[in-house]
Amino acid sequence: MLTERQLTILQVIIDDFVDSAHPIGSRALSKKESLPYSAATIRNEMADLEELGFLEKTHTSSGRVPSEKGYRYYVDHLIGPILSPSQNEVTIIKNIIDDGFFEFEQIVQMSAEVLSKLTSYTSIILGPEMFETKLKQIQILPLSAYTAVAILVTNTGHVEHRSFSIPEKVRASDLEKMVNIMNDRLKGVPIVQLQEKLTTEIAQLMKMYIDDFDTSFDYLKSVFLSEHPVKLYIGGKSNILMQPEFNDVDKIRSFFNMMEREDEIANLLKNTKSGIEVTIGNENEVEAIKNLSLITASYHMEGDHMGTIALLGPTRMEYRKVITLLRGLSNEMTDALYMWYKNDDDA
Amino acid sequence: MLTERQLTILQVIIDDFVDSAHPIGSRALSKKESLPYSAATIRNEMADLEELGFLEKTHTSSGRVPSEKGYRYYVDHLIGPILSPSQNEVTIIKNIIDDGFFEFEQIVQMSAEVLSKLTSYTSIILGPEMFETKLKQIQILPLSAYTAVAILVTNTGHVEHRSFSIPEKVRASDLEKMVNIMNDRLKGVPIVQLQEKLTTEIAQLMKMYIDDFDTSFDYLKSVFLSEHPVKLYIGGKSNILMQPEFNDVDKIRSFFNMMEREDEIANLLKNTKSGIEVTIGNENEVEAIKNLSLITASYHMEGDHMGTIALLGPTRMEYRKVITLLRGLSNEMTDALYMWYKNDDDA
DNA sequence: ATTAGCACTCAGGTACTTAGAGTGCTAACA
DNA sequence: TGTTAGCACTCTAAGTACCTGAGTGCTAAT
Repeated sequence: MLTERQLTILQVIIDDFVDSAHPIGSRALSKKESLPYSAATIRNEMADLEELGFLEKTHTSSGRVPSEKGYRYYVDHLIGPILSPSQNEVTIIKNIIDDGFFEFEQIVQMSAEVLSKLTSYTSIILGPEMFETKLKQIQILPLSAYTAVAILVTNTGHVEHRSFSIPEKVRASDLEKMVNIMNDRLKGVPIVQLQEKLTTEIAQLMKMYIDDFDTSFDYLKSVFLSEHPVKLYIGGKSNILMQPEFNDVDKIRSFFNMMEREDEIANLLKNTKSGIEVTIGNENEVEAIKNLSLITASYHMEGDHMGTIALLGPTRMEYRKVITLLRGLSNEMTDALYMWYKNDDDA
Repeated sequence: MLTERQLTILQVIIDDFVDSAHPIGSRALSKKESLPYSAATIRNEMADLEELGFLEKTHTSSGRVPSEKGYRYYVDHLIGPILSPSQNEVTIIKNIIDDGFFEFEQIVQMSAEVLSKLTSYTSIILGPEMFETKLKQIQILPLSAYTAVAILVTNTGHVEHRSFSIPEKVRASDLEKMVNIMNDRLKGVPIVQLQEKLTTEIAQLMKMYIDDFDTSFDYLKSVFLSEHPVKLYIGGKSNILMQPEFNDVDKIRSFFNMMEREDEIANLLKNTKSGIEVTIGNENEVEAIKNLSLITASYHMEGDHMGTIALLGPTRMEYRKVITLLRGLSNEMTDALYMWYKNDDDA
């Protein structure tokens, strides 16, 4: 369908436009070595490519600009098999991760930062979700007569904590008993099953030991089972201001408004399949980013999907570089997770 | 020095400009009820006020705009004694704080958010610092053969944690011993003194019990004493985009660049005296905010300075409202801290 | 002391012009 | 038949000129 020459032209146009952000004309193209044809010839080809929907004009006599279909074709066919993880960047990534002290949250945060710095787009990292993480320990530590802090540790070294004031009705001693029972019975249980196990099996058991069971138990539940919202790490919201497409105050405003609706973004990333996904412009379902592109990659733990890393930028995006980078990072993260947490047999 | 009428004029100009962001002319002023004079009269007064440095023109034939000196005078003398904490807002603030579950971090985060929403400026909250917080418990929890998580809890319910991999050289049993000793000896010790006590007294003691002391100890130190950076919570970086002074892409860029240098901002807030401070435009020492105003208020715990809350906005700022709000919030926070943590006698 | 009147200034909008980049189409060429 | 040169045409971006309205400063009259 597309001739060899048309492919080359499309490729060159995209590469050039991604770099310069300026529409490109036939004359300029004819000067490139890879296109030893006259401007007129190229004009004809460009007209065809436009008719086929791969190119667009910004106005009747402007140069051409890739259309979303063009980018799509580029990503699917022209991007080449050259997806070896890049040089210098790998070192940077490795440095973040092999820090000796690993704190997954920190790593994620830093990765988001770095990812954005390397690309000048906005990076978004979701997770890690707690699907497969297991309870390691629960602890309640009294702080004063009426306050205490509850601490929950998972096998991945994740620590949730929550301070609360103890209502009059609830006896500290009862709480303590409960915690003991929970530690006894719930160690090694996947976090996602906590709620279920707690309300069924364990509740039975506890009733036997504890006086004013109902009050205390309700309270305990609210302390430990308040949703653990999946965390979203956003890096370089403002790096994207470097992009020339954000040369308009209104665009900036609406971008930042969008970024503030974190739940929406989280949903966006939740529904990704494993592997790398590229969504270009209007392919996105969310209205607010229909003029942007989103590249997502997931990272795993022993086969289970743990979270998603993504980059959000203008449709005029360095797809190749971004895909390379995301792939590299998600692999590193998957490896790191495996390394750290593989021996989680004992609970 | 300033006549009654001049004061009125200055006040009206500032109030109007703060509201509209447009330079104001003599004709418009003469229409206000509080100024039953002709435009010409007012023109003369304005000329005088300009000569005295309280007003400025944006160009030769424009209306007047308050100068920084004008704002300063307004804040110092014209703002009135009417600083009763405002109505509806107090409820909002109280709702955040009296949540039953208190997590100081969360509260601070939410306060920052709300503060910004109520004002459309950017809010910055520093702290709480750990000056007066005391160690409650230290714990090391092994996760796998070679990894563990260290958890440190303060009397304010603050939880620091850190995952790390255990080097070959260090024996798990030694670490455990050390932790025991530390818990024994360091409970109730102010966090800031931890490092000192640890390296002197406690180190002596440990040497007696532990074989390969030096390695283990160095390691431990690096786990527990890595700086606990003072945390900075920023709310509504993008709310400020509503302000008409940010109608220029470059201004937005430089604002966001500035906001990314968190350490600089933290320093800015650290050096505040207690009480409320207003710094207008060039009064600020930091170059990047010389065209903005910063209002800071500190909150306390039993007399000790714990942290600072601040609002950053254009010099054309609703000083009265902001001061009211900050005062209200800082009081609430101080009260809350007192309520929660007053009985911290036992450690 | 206050005000009316007037000449003057300037930002911001509208209209017009021009230069340059680019296109589409036709006709000539290999 | 595919390629190219040439030309008329289009449209943006930048520059220039002009006008209006809001505002000032100053002077003279009240």
